[in-house]
Amino acid sequence: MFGSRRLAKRSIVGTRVAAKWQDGRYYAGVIKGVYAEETPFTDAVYTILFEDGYEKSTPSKSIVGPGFQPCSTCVLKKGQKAFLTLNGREISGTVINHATDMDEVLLNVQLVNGDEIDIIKRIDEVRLLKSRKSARLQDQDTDYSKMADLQLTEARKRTVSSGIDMPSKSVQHGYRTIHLADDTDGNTNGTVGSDESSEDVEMMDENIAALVLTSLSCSPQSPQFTAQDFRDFTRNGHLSSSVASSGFHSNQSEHSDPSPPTPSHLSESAPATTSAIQKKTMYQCTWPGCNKISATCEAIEKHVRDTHLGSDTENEEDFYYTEIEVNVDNVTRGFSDMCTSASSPPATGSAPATPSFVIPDHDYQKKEFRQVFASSVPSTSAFLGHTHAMPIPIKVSEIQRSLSWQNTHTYATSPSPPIRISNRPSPQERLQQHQAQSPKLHTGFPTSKSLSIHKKPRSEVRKCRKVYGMDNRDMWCTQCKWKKACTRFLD
DNA sequence: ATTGCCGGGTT
DNA sequence: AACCCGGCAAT
Repeated sequence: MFGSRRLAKRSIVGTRVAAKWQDGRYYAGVIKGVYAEETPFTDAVYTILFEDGYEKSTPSKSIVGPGFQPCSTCVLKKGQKAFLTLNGREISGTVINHATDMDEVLLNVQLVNGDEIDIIKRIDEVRLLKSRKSARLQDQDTDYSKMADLQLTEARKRTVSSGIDMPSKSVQHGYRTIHLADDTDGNTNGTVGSDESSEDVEMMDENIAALVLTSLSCSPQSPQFTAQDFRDFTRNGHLSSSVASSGFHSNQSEHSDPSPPTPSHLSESAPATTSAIQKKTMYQCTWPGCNKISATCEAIEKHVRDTHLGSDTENEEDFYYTEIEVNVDNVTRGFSDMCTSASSPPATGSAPATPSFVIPDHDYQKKEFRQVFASSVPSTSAFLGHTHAMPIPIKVSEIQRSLSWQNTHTYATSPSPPIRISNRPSPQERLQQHQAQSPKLHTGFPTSKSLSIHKKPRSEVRKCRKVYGMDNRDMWCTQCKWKKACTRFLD
Protein backbone atom coordinates (compact mmCIF):
# COMPACT_ATOMS: atom_id res chain seq x y z
CA MET A 1 0.00 0.00 0.00
CA PHE A 2 2.84 2.30 0.51
CA GLY A 3 4.42 2.05 -2.78
CA SER A 4 6.83 4.79 -2.43
CA ARG A 5 10.44 4.46 -2.07
CA ARG A 6 11.87 4.93 1.31
CA LEU A 7 8.63 4.57 3.01
CA ALA A 8 10.04 1.79 4.94
CA LYS A 9 11.92 4.25 6.94
CA ARG A 10 9.29 6.82 7.18
CA SER A 11 6.98 6.37 9.95
CA ILE A 12 3.45 6.58 8.98
CA VAL A 13 2.67 7.90 12.35
CA GLY A 14 1.69 11.47 12.14
CA THR A 15 0.34 11.25 8.66
CA ARG A 16 -2.64 13.45 8.14
CA VAL A 17 -5.53 11.43 7.02
CA ALA A 18 -9.24 11.40 6.95
CA ALA A 19 -10.72 8.41 8.59
CA LYS A 20 -14.17 7.08 8.54
CA TRP A 21 -16.14 7.45 11.67
CA GLN A 22 -19.03 5.26 12.55
CA ASP A 23 -21.40 7.71 11.00
CA GLY A 24 -19.85 6.89 7.69
CA ARG A 25 -18.26 10.24 7.28
CA TYR A 26 -14.63 10.94 7.15
CA TYR A 27 -12.97 13.15 9.66
CA ALA A 28 -9.54 14.57 9.74
CA GLY A 29 -6.98 13.16 12.03
CA VAL A 30 -3.54 11.80 12.16
CA ILE A 31 -2.21 8.33 12.36
CA LYS A 32 -1.28 7.79 15.90
CA GLY A 33 -0.06 4.30 15.63
CA VAL A 34 -0.46 0.93 14.10
CA TYR A 35 -3.18 -0.90 15.84
CA ALA A 36 -2.75 -4.11 13.94
CA GLU A 37 -0.31 -4.97 11.26
CA GLU A 38 -1.46 -5.94 7.87
CA THR A 39 -1.68 -9.65 7.29
CA PRO A 40 -2.34 -11.54 4.11
CA PHE A 41 -5.91 -11.77 5.18
CA THR A 42 -6.62 -8.58 6.97
CA ASP A 43 -5.98 -4.96 6.44
CA ALA A 44 -3.75 -3.06 8.68
CA VAL A 45 -5.58 -1.22 11.38
CA TYR A 46 -4.40 2.11 12.56
CA THR A 47 -5.14 4.16 15.54
CA ILE A 48 -6.41 7.47 14.38
CA LEU A 49 -6.27 10.50 16.52
CA PHE A 50 -8.99 12.75 15.32
CA GLU A 51 -8.61 16.42 15.52
CA ASP A 52 -10.95 16.71 18.39
CA GLY A 53 -8.97 14.31 20.42
CA TYR A 54 -10.97 11.19 19.83
CA GLU A 55 -9.10 8.11 19.01
CA LYS A 56 -10.32 5.20 17.10
CA SER A 57 -8.79 2.21 15.45
CA THR A 58 -9.58 2.23 11.81
CA PRO A 59 -8.78 -0.25 9.09
CA SER A 60 -6.65 1.14 6.35
CA LYS A 61 -9.41 0.81 3.85
CA SER A 62 -11.40 3.31 5.82
CA ILE A 63 -8.61 5.80 5.77
CA VAL A 64 -8.15 8.37 3.10
CA GLY A 65 -4.88 10.06 2.69
CA PRO A 66 -1.41 9.70 1.38
CA GLY A 67 -0.57 6.08 1.35
CA PHE A 68 -4.11 5.09 1.94
CA GLN A 69 -7.23 5.26 -0.07
CA PRO A 70 -7.63 8.01 -2.56
CA CYS A 71 -10.57 10.18 -1.95
CA SER A 72 -11.77 9.36 -5.38
CA THR A 73 -12.80 5.94 -4.26
CA CYS A 74 -14.93 7.20 -1.46
CA VAL A 75 -18.59 7.44 -1.33
CA LEU A 76 -19.28 10.59 0.54
CA LYS A 77 -22.19 10.76 2.81
CA LYS A 78 -24.43 13.65 3.26
CA GLY A 79 -22.93 15.97 5.76
CA GLN A 80 -19.40 15.02 4.93
CA LYS A 81 -17.09 17.94 5.30
CA ALA A 82 -14.98 18.42 2.25
CA PHE A 83 -12.62 20.88 0.75
CA LEU A 84 -12.38 22.08 -2.74
CA THR A 85 -10.70 24.71 -4.70
CA LEU A 86 -12.76 27.46 -6.09
CA ASN A 87 -11.14 30.07 -8.18
CA GLY A 88 -7.86 29.21 -6.75
CA ARG A 89 -8.68 29.24 -3.17
CA GLU A 90 -9.65 26.49 -0.93
CA ILE A 91 -13.02 26.50 0.60
CA SER A 92 -14.80 24.02 2.70
CA GLY A 93 -18.11 22.58 1.99
CA THR A 94 -20.56 20.05 3.12
CA VAL A 95 -21.63 17.20 0.98
CA ILE A 96 -25.26 17.24 0.19
CA ASN A 97 -25.28 14.36 -2.13
CA HIS A 98 -22.78 12.19 -3.85
CA ALA A 99 -24.00 10.62 -7.01
CA THR A 100 -21.34 8.05 -7.61
CA ASP A 101 -22.86 6.88 -10.84
CA MET A 102 -22.51 10.31 -12.34
CA ASP A 103 -19.41 11.20 -10.45
CA GLU A 104 -21.04 14.24 -9.08
CA VAL A 105 -20.65 15.51 -5.62
CA LEU A 106 -23.11 18.15 -4.67
CA LEU A 107 -21.68 20.35 -2.02
CA ASN A 108 -22.82 23.30 -0.14
CA VAL A 109 -20.07 25.77 0.28
CA GLN A 110 -19.74 29.10 1.83
CA LEU A 111 -18.02 31.78 -0.11
CA VAL A 112 -15.78 34.39 1.21
CA ASN A 113 -18.49 36.89 1.26
CA GLY A 114 -20.62 34.65 3.29
CA ASP A 115 -22.87 33.47 0.58
CA GLU A 116 -23.74 29.89 0.46
CA ILE A 117 -23.95 28.13 -2.77
CA ASP A 118 -24.23 24.62 -3.96
CA ILE A 119 -21.65 23.30 -6.24
CA ILE A 120 -21.31 20.17 -8.19
CA LYS A 121 -17.88 18.72 -8.31
CA ARG A 122 -16.30 15.55 -9.41
CA ILE A 123 -15.09 13.40 -6.65
CA ASP A 124 -11.53 13.90 -7.64
CA GLU A 125 -11.96 17.59 -7.23
CA VAL A 126 -12.92 17.19 -3.67
CA ARG A 127 -10.61 16.68 -0.76
CA LEU A 128 -11.37 15.41 2.64
CA LEU A 129 -8.51 17.17 4.25
CA LYS A 130 -7.68 20.74 4.20
CA SER A 131 -4.71 21.37 2.08
CA ARG A 132 -1.62 22.63 3.59
CA LYS A 133 0.47 25.22 2.04
CA SER A 134 3.75 24.54 0.67
CA ALA A 135 6.41 25.39 3.08
CA ARG A 136 7.40 28.52 1.36
CA LEU A 137 3.98 29.95 1.77
CA GLN A 138 3.45 28.70 5.18
CA ASP A 139 4.58 31.62 7.13
CA GLN A 140 2.88 34.09 5.01
CA ASP A 141 -0.69 33.71 5.70
CA THR A 142 -0.36 34.36 9.29
CA ASP A 143 0.01 37.95 8.89
CA TYR A 144 -2.39 39.46 6.55
CA SER A 145 -3.41 41.99 9.01
CA LYS A 146 0.10 43.06 9.48
CA MET A 147 0.59 43.27 5.85
CA ALA A 148 -2.56 45.15 5.44
CA ASP A 149 -1.34 47.53 8.00
CA LEU A 150 1.78 47.87 6.14
CA GLN A 151 -0.18 48.73 3.14
CA LEU A 152 -1.80 51.44 5.04
CA THR A 153 1.39 52.69 6.43
CA GLU A 154 2.67 52.77 3.00
CA ALA A 155 -0.23 55.04 2.62
CA ARG A 156 -0.65 55.50 -0.96
CA LYS A 157 -3.36 56.64 -3.16
CA ARG A 158 -5.33 53.74 -2.08
CA THR A 159 -8.63 54.79 -0.87
CA VAL A 160 -10.15 51.79 0.56
CA SER A 161 -13.74 52.29 0.14
CA SER A 162 -15.95 50.76 2.58
CA GLY A 163 -18.53 48.77 0.97
CA ILE A 164 -18.55 47.79 -2.56
CA ASP A 165 -19.18 44.16 -2.78
CA MET A 166 -17.36 41.88 -4.95
CA PRO A 167 -19.13 42.21 -8.18
CA SER A 168 -19.20 38.71 -9.34
CA LYS A 169 -20.22 37.01 -6.26
CA SER A 170 -22.66 39.54 -5.21
CA VAL A 171 -24.66 38.48 -8.12
CA GLN A 172 -24.83 35.15 -6.60
CA HIS A 173 -26.35 36.04 -3.37
CA GLY A 174 -28.56 33.48 -2.06
CA TYR A 175 -28.56 29.87 -2.46
CA ARG A 176 -28.30 28.32 -5.75
CA THR A 177 -26.63 25.69 -7.63
CA ILE A 178 -23.91 26.41 -10.00
CA HIS A 179 -21.88 24.03 -11.91
CA LEU A 180 -18.34 25.03 -11.86
CA ALA A 181 -16.75 23.09 -14.51
CA ASP A 182 -13.45 24.72 -14.42
CA ASP A 183 -11.64 25.37 -11.39
CA THR A 184 -8.60 26.80 -12.86
CA ASP A 185 -6.54 24.97 -10.46
CA GLY A 186 -6.12 21.81 -12.31
CA ASN A 187 -6.64 19.89 -9.26
CA THR A 188 -7.04 16.56 -10.67
CA ASN A 189 -4.53 14.25 -9.42
CA GLY A 190 -5.68 11.44 -7.39
CA THR A 191 -4.06 12.11 -4.14
CA VAL A 192 -6.98 13.77 -2.75
CA GLY A 193 -7.19 14.34 0.87
CA SER A 194 -3.56 14.63 1.15
CA ASP A 195 -2.04 17.97 1.03
CA GLU A 196 -1.00 20.73 -1.11
CA SER A 197 0.45 18.78 -3.88
CA SER A 198 -2.41 19.31 -6.14
CA GLU A 199 -2.97 22.76 -5.00
CA ASP A 200 0.17 24.54 -5.26
CA VAL A 201 -0.20 26.02 -8.58
CA GLU A 202 -0.43 29.24 -10.20
CA MET A 203 -3.40 29.56 -12.30
CA MET A 204 -3.89 33.06 -13.31
CA ASP A 205 -0.94 33.75 -15.35
CA GLU A 206 -1.87 33.16 -18.85
CA ASN A 207 -5.18 34.71 -19.15
CA ILE A 208 -6.86 37.76 -18.04
CA ALA A 209 -10.06 36.05 -17.39
CA ALA A 210 -8.60 34.22 -14.55
CA LEU A 211 -7.14 37.38 -13.26
CA VAL A 212 -10.45 38.98 -13.20
CA LEU A 213 -12.01 36.01 -11.60
CA THR A 214 -9.48 36.04 -8.94
CA SER A 215 -9.66 39.62 -8.21
CA LEU A 216 -13.31 39.21 -7.85
CA SER A 217 -13.47 36.32 -5.62
CA CYS A 218 -10.22 35.30 -4.16
CA SER A 219 -9.12 35.73 -0.72
CA PRO A 220 -5.75 34.93 0.59
CA GLN A 221 -6.49 31.74 2.05
CA SER A 222 -5.95 29.31 -0.59
CA PRO A 223 -2.61 27.77 -0.89
CA GLN A 224 -2.15 29.62 -4.05
CA PHE A 225 -2.93 32.88 -2.61
CA THR A 226 0.24 34.14 -1.25
CA ALA A 227 1.03 37.17 0.66
CA GLN A 228 2.14 38.69 -2.51
CA ASP A 229 -1.19 38.16 -3.94
CA PHE A 230 -2.75 39.64 -1.01
CA ARG A 231 -0.78 42.74 -1.34
CA ASP A 232 -1.43 42.62 -4.88
CA PHE A 233 -5.06 42.73 -4.39
CA THR A 234 -5.09 45.01 -1.54
CA ARG A 235 -3.25 47.45 -3.52
CA ASN A 236 -5.27 46.81 -6.46
CA GLY A 237 -8.25 47.58 -4.45
CA HIS A 238 -10.33 44.63 -5.19
CA LEU A 239 -9.92 43.12 -1.92
CA SER A 240 -9.06 45.21 0.88
CA SER A 241 -9.86 44.75 4.42
CA SER A 242 -10.27 41.96 6.76
CA VAL A 243 -9.46 38.76 5.25
CA ALA A 244 -9.79 37.05 8.46
CA SER A 245 -9.47 33.53 7.56
CA SER A 246 -8.56 30.65 9.62
CA GLY A 247 -5.60 29.17 8.08
CA PHE A 248 -6.19 26.34 10.31
CA HIS A 249 -9.49 25.85 11.75
CA SER A 250 -12.10 27.23 13.80
CA ASN A 251 -14.61 24.67 13.52
CA GLN A 252 -18.14 25.43 13.34
CA SER A 253 -21.46 24.11 12.57
CA GLU A 254 -22.33 22.53 9.41
CA HIS A 255 -25.84 22.19 8.50
CA SER A 256 -25.82 18.59 9.16
CA ASP A 257 -25.89 16.71 12.27
CA PRO A 258 -22.65 17.00 14.06
CA SER A 259 -21.10 13.75 14.80
CA PRO A 260 -18.66 12.59 17.33
CA PRO A 261 -15.50 13.92 16.00
CA THR A 262 -15.82 17.54 15.43
CA PRO A 263 -13.22 18.07 12.91
CA SER A 264 -12.00 21.38 11.97
CA HIS A 265 -13.21 23.30 9.08
CA LEU A 266 -12.53 26.47 7.53
CA SER A 267 -14.52 29.23 8.69
CA GLU A 268 -14.50 32.01 6.38
CA SER A 269 -16.04 35.30 6.50
CA ALA A 270 -14.47 38.13 4.79
CA PRO A 271 -16.56 40.80 3.43
CA ALA A 272 -14.60 41.98 0.54
CA THR A 273 -14.63 45.50 -0.45
CA THR A 274 -13.55 47.30 -3.42
CA SER A 275 -12.06 50.63 -3.87
CA ALA A 276 -11.81 52.97 -6.69
CA ILE A 277 -8.19 52.74 -7.30
CA GLN A 278 -6.61 52.38 -10.59
CA LYS A 279 -3.31 51.12 -9.46
CA LYS A 280 -2.45 47.56 -9.79
CA THR A 281 0.67 45.77 -8.92
CA MET A 282 2.02 43.43 -11.44
CA TYR A 283 5.05 41.26 -11.51
CA GLN A 284 7.55 41.52 -14.20
CA CYS A 285 10.15 39.06 -15.19
CA THR A 286 13.58 40.54 -15.00
CA TRP A 287 15.35 37.89 -16.86
CA PRO A 288 17.51 39.57 -19.44
CA GLY A 289 15.55 40.10 -22.54
CA CYS A 290 12.35 38.94 -21.05
CA ASN A 291 9.81 41.32 -19.73
CA LYS A 292 6.91 39.19 -19.20
CA ILE A 293 4.42 40.66 -16.85
CA SER A 294 2.04 38.66 -14.84
CA ALA A 295 -0.68 39.49 -12.51
CA THR A 296 0.45 37.44 -9.61
CA CYS A 297 3.71 36.49 -8.19
CA GLU A 298 2.68 32.91 -8.47
CA ALA A 299 2.33 33.36 -12.10
CA ILE A 300 5.56 35.14 -12.58
CA GLU A 301 7.34 32.63 -10.50
CA LYS A 302 5.98 29.91 -12.59
CA HIS A 303 7.05 31.74 -15.65
CA VAL A 304 10.53 32.24 -14.35
CA ARG A 305 10.73 28.71 -13.23
CA ASP A 306 9.40 27.25 -16.39
CA THR A 307 10.90 29.53 -18.89
CA HIS A 308 14.17 30.50 -17.43
CA LEU A 309 15.15 28.28 -14.62
CA GLY A 310 13.79 24.88 -14.59
CA SER A 311 10.81 23.05 -13.46
CA ASP A 312 11.72 22.62 -9.91
CA THR A 313 13.88 25.38 -8.78
CA GLU A 314 12.02 26.13 -5.74
CA ASN A 315 13.41 29.34 -4.58
CA GLU A 316 15.43 31.06 -7.08
CA GLU A 317 12.73 32.34 -9.26
CA ASP A 318 12.14 34.87 -6.61
CA PHE A 319 14.99 36.85 -7.88
CA TYR A 320 13.97 37.16 -11.38
CA TYR A 321 10.94 39.19 -11.13
CA THR A 322 10.05 42.50 -9.81
CA GLU A 323 7.01 44.22 -8.60
CA ILE A 324 5.74 47.03 -10.69
CA GLU A 325 2.73 49.11 -10.39
CA VAL A 326 0.57 49.90 -13.27
CA ASN A 327 -2.63 51.62 -13.93
CA VAL A 328 -5.49 49.30 -14.02
CA ASP A 329 -6.65 50.83 -17.19
CA ASN A 330 -3.47 50.02 -18.79
CA VAL A 331 -3.56 46.64 -17.38
CA THR A 332 -6.80 45.73 -18.82
CA ARG A 333 -5.93 47.18 -22.11
CA GLY A 334 -2.56 45.78 -22.59
CA PHE A 335 -2.67 42.81 -20.45
CA SER A 336 -3.27 40.19 -22.97
CA ASP A 337 -0.22 41.31 -24.80
CA MET A 338 1.89 41.22 -21.78
CA CYS A 339 0.75 37.89 -20.75
CA THR A 340 1.77 36.29 -23.88
CA SER A 341 5.00 38.03 -24.43
CA ALA A 342 7.09 35.59 -22.68
CA SER A 343 10.21 36.62 -24.35
CA SER A 344 9.60 39.57 -26.48
CA PRO A 345 10.01 42.75 -24.60
CA PRO A 346 7.08 45.02 -24.85
CA ALA A 347 9.53 47.76 -25.45
CA THR A 348 8.78 51.22 -24.50
CA GLY A 349 5.33 51.78 -25.75
CA SER A 350 2.73 49.73 -24.11
CA ALA A 351 4.39 49.90 -20.84
CA PRO A 352 2.22 50.32 -17.89
CA ALA A 353 2.21 53.51 -16.05
CA THR A 354 4.60 54.67 -13.46
CA PRO A 355 5.59 52.12 -11.04
CA SER A 356 5.85 53.38 -7.64
CA PHE A 357 5.89 51.82 -4.34
CA VAL A 358 7.07 48.51 -3.40
CA ILE A 359 6.59 46.42 -0.41
CA PRO A 360 9.33 44.58 1.28
CA ASP A 361 8.76 41.06 1.98
CA HIS A 362 8.55 39.96 5.51
CA ASP A 363 10.45 37.07 6.56
CA TYR A 364 10.26 34.73 3.81
CA GLN A 365 11.26 31.24 3.96
CA LYS A 366 14.85 30.78 4.54
CA LYS A 367 16.88 30.43 1.49
CA GLU A 368 20.32 29.63 0.58
CA PHE A 369 21.68 32.13 -1.74
CA ARG A 370 24.87 33.35 -0.40
CA GLN A 371 27.01 31.31 -2.63
CA VAL A 372 24.76 31.47 -5.53
CA PHE A 373 24.97 35.15 -5.52
CA ALA A 374 28.49 35.37 -4.51
CA SER A 375 29.41 33.78 -7.72
CA SER A 376 28.01 36.52 -9.82
CA VAL A 377 26.35 39.77 -9.27
CA PRO A 378 26.18 41.73 -12.44
CA SER A 379 23.53 44.16 -11.45
CA THR A 380 22.22 46.20 -14.20
CA SER A 381 18.78 47.21 -14.89
CA ALA A 382 19.22 47.75 -18.50
CA PHE A 383 16.75 45.21 -19.53
CA LEU A 384 14.20 46.69 -17.29
CA GLY A 385 14.14 49.96 -18.88
CA HIS A 386 11.12 49.70 -20.96
CA THR A 387 8.61 49.27 -18.29
CA HIS A 388 9.72 51.98 -16.01
CA ALA A 389 9.87 49.34 -13.49
CA MET A 390 11.53 49.99 -10.28
CA PRO A 391 13.10 46.68 -9.95
CA ILE A 392 13.21 45.24 -6.59
CA PRO A 393 13.69 41.81 -5.38
CA ILE A 394 10.53 40.47 -4.11
CA LYS A 395 12.06 38.26 -1.58
CA VAL A 396 15.23 39.32 -0.07
CA SER A 397 15.35 38.51 3.51
CA GLU A 398 18.32 36.28 3.35
CA ILE A 399 20.07 37.95 0.57
CA GLN A 400 19.87 41.27 2.06
CA ARG A 401 22.18 40.17 4.68
CA SER A 402 24.41 38.08 2.62
CA LEU A 403 24.78 40.54 -0.13
CA SER A 404 25.43 43.55 1.86
CA TRP A 405 28.83 43.69 0.42
CA GLN A 406 27.31 44.37 -2.87
CA ASN A 407 27.12 48.07 -3.25
CA THR A 408 25.61 48.11 -6.65
CA HIS A 409 22.30 47.95 -5.02
CA THR A 410 21.00 49.98 -2.25
CA TYR A 411 18.80 49.05 0.53
CA ALA A 412 16.69 51.59 2.10
CA THR A 413 16.27 51.17 5.74
CA SER A 414 12.90 50.59 7.08
CA PRO A 415 10.26 51.66 6.81
CA SER A 416 11.17 52.16 3.26
CA PRO A 417 11.26 49.03 1.32
CA PRO A 418 14.53 47.67 0.19
CA ILE A 419 15.17 48.77 -3.27
CA ARG A 420 17.81 47.21 -5.23
CA ILE A 421 18.85 46.65 -8.69
CA SER A 422 18.11 43.16 -9.62
CA ASN A 423 21.07 41.08 -10.06
CA ARG A 424 21.42 38.20 -12.24
CA PRO A 425 23.37 35.39 -10.88
CA SER A 426 24.73 32.94 -13.23
CA PRO A 427 24.27 29.66 -11.55
CA GLN A 428 21.20 29.39 -13.63
CA GLU A 429 23.23 28.47 -16.52
CA ARG A 430 24.59 25.59 -14.74
CA LEU A 431 21.22 24.82 -13.42
CA GLN A 432 19.81 24.84 -16.83
CA GLN A 433 22.45 22.56 -18.06
CA HIS A 434 21.91 20.29 -15.24
CA GLN A 435 18.29 20.10 -15.69
CA ALA A 436 18.17 20.06 -19.37
CA GLN A 437 17.12 16.52 -19.18
CA SER A 438 14.44 16.96 -16.68
CA PRO A 439 11.08 17.17 -18.29
CA LYS A 440 8.61 19.34 -16.63
CA LEU A 441 6.09 17.46 -14.77
CA HIS A 442 3.41 19.93 -15.08
CA THR A 443 0.76 17.43 -15.42
CA GLY A 444 -0.44 17.19 -11.93
CA PHE A 445 1.30 20.03 -10.24
CA PRO A 446 3.79 18.12 -8.28
CA THR A 447 4.75 21.00 -6.21
CA SER A 448 4.86 19.48 -2.88
CA LYS A 449 7.70 17.87 -1.25
CA SER A 450 5.58 16.54 1.43
CA LEU A 451 4.19 13.70 -0.46
CA SER A 452 6.92 11.30 -0.88
CA ILE A 453 4.63 9.32 -3.04
CA HIS A 454 5.11 10.97 -6.34
CA LYS A 455 8.65 11.92 -6.38
CA LYS A 456 10.61 12.32 -9.45
CA PRO A 457 12.57 9.42 -10.59
CA ARG A 458 15.99 9.72 -9.33
CA SER A 459 17.42 10.36 -12.69
CA GLU A 460 15.46 13.54 -12.92
CA VAL A 461 16.19 14.80 -9.53
CA ARG A 462 18.47 17.71 -9.10
CA LYS A 463 20.11 18.14 -5.82
CA CYS A 464 22.83 20.37 -4.64
CA ARG A 465 25.29 17.61 -4.64
CA LYS A 466 24.50 16.77 -8.16
CA VAL A 467 24.26 20.30 -9.38
CA TYR A 468 27.20 21.83 -7.69
CA GLY A 469 29.28 18.79 -7.19
CA MET A 470 31.21 17.56 -4.27
CA ASP A 471 33.90 20.12 -4.65
CA ASN A 472 31.46 22.96 -4.38
CA ARG A 473 29.97 21.73 -1.25
CA ASP A 474 29.85 25.20 0.11
CA MET A 475 27.33 26.04 -2.50
CA TRP A 476 24.96 23.43 -1.33
CA CYS A 477 21.96 24.35 0.60
CA THR A 478 22.32 23.78 4.25
CA GLN A 479 20.04 20.87 4.23
CA CYS A 480 22.12 19.13 1.68
CA LYS A 481 25.19 19.83 3.67
CA TRP A 482 23.59 18.21 6.59
CA LYS A 483 22.46 15.30 4.59
CA LYS A 484 18.94 16.37 4.97
CA ALA A 485 16.33 16.75 2.35
CA CYS A 486 17.40 19.31 -0.15
CA THR A 487 15.55 22.55 0.12
CA ARG A 488 16.80 24.14 -2.99
CA PHE A 489 15.60 21.72 -5.52
CA LEU A 490 12.46 20.53 -4.03
CA ASP A 491 10.70 17.98 -6.02
C1' DA B 1 29.21 2.35 -5.78
C1' DT B 2 26.73 6.48 -5.45
C1' DT B 3 23.16 9.36 -3.94
C1' DG B 4 19.41 11.21 -1.06
C1' DC B 5 18.16 11.84 3.29
C1' DC B 6 16.04 9.84 7.78
C1' DG B 7 16.80 9.41 12.37
C1' DG B 8 19.29 10.37 15.86
C1' DG B 9 22.94 12.09 17.75
C1' DT B 10 26.16 16.42 19.66
C1' DT B 11 27.16 21.18 20.31
C1' DA C 1 18.07 25.63 17.16
C1' DA C 2 22.31 24.46 14.14
C1' DC C 3 25.14 21.08 12.88
C1' DC C 4 26.95 16.34 12.08
C1' DC C 5 26.87 11.67 10.54
C1' DG C 6 25.66 6.45 10.55
C1' DG C 7 23.27 3.92 7.91
C1' DC C 8 19.28 2.64 5.05
C1' DA C 9 16.93 2.70 0.57
C1' DA C 10 16.94 3.67 -4.15
C1' DT C 11 19.40 3.73 -8.12
